[in-house]
Amino acid sequence: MPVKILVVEDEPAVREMIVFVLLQSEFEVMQAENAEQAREHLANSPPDLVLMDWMLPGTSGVELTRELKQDRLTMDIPVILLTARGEEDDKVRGLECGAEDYITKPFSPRELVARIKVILRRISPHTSEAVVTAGPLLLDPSTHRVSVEEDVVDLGPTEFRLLHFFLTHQEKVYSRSRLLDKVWGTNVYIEERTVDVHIRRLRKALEPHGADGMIQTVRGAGYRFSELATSRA
Amino acid sequence: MPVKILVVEDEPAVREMIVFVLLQSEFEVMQAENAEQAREHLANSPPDLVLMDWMLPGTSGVELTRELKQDRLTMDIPVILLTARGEEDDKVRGLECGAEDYITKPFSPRELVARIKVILRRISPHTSEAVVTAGPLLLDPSTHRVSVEEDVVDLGPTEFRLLHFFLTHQEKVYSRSRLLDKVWGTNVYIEERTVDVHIRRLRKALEPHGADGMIQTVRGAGYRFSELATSRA
DNA sequence: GCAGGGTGTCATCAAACAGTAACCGTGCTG
DNA sequence: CAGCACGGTTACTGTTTGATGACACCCTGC
Repeated sequence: MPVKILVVEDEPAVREMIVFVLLQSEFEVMQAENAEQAREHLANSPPDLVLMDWMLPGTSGVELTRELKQDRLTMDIPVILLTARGEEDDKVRGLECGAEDYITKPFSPRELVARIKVILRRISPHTSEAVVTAGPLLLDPSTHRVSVEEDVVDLGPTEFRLLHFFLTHQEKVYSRSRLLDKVWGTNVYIEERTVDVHIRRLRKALEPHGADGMIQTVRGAGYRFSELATSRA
Repeated sequence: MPVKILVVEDEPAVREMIVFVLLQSEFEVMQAENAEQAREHLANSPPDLVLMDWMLPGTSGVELTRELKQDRLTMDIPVILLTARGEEDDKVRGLECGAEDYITKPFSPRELVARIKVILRRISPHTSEAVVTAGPLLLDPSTHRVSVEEDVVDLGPTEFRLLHFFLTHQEKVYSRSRLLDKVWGTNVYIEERTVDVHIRRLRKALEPHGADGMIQTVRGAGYRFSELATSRA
């Protein structure tokens, strides 16, 4: 699922730079150059996060942020304030009005994206923190660890996400396509065969713990994760 | 089910290259060199996806895209915009007008096909997910599993589809040719005797669970699936 | 900037599967 | 009772699909 970000910034050059950076990082972007337009976007299709300039013609960014934080519908949308000044008490005032974070211009694209990701991670239960299990298998997102009865299983990031997906979607069959969508993310252009390879790697990693076999091949359909051992073994 | 793609591109060389690539990938292709022709195709035989050049003589690709997205009949057809320029705000404008994706020329055949597949994958409807049953028999499309009172029945893809068809069309008699149409798909020319073989395989798979016999032979007519046990057993 | 792990792709190998044909059995019909 | 029509059964073969190992690239962290 693509993350939607609303950029509220009146200076076209700055706005476009930001938009460029965000698109580069695969975010979906909406733009507004004043509070008016911002409200419209917020009403029509609420974003996952708002990048808000401190100074805006008319209603200022700080005011708008406060406004958002008072509305039940928008209060949960994180806001990052952008400001040209670097004074500390601005920061305090910024965060006081309810913004989640505060970035001083000029900032590097890296920093911007990094902060956005931190916020999103903190807010969204995207990678839900709940421990998930299946039989002897245990996956803990918060510690990013997988184990089978005390034995730690070593997985790469992709295998981890794949297994996490399977654990949270047991029994159901998923085609390679669907898995690419769900585990790799939409808008990723990858060969379907690559899924095979990662399934292979995951099975290999689980094998020494006797937990492979939970990942089942459904010929002509895709893969399925099941706590039940296969009958066809 | 062949996927139909409409290519709207005025430059013949580019268009032909694209068409070639698409045909290579087993797509069905329609061509238009301007908005006029494109509208015609869209009206006569709506494609599954449109590849649209950004710049077109007369009505531009962006305009045409916007037009499509406003028409109830065509709004669900995904559009991929092609452009020679690599400017990012083009991308934004492109996506803003409702296009599903945006590719900058020059692009590799791989990328083109990959993106098309991603889009199609996102759109494509899921096959019916409803669980169907008959007596002790249970078939779940989402898990792609068949069971008879907790016993898992192991079926190949074709037997699975055959059984699924029978379960959703119980009691009625279907001739071999009808079954070929319904289960194998139209426009497939296969010996009718092949149906016999698959009926056999299906019965064999159901036999150990005592569920064969639900598939009944109607001499001179075809086969029928019935929950009632045969009297001739 | 270099090393190493992690990923995506490819070529090859193996297994499952589907379609065909040939043969067998049964019951109907002349 | 012989012949025929129809379906059942099985063995064979080519095709399709998945598994696997190897490789090249790209980050990342040092």
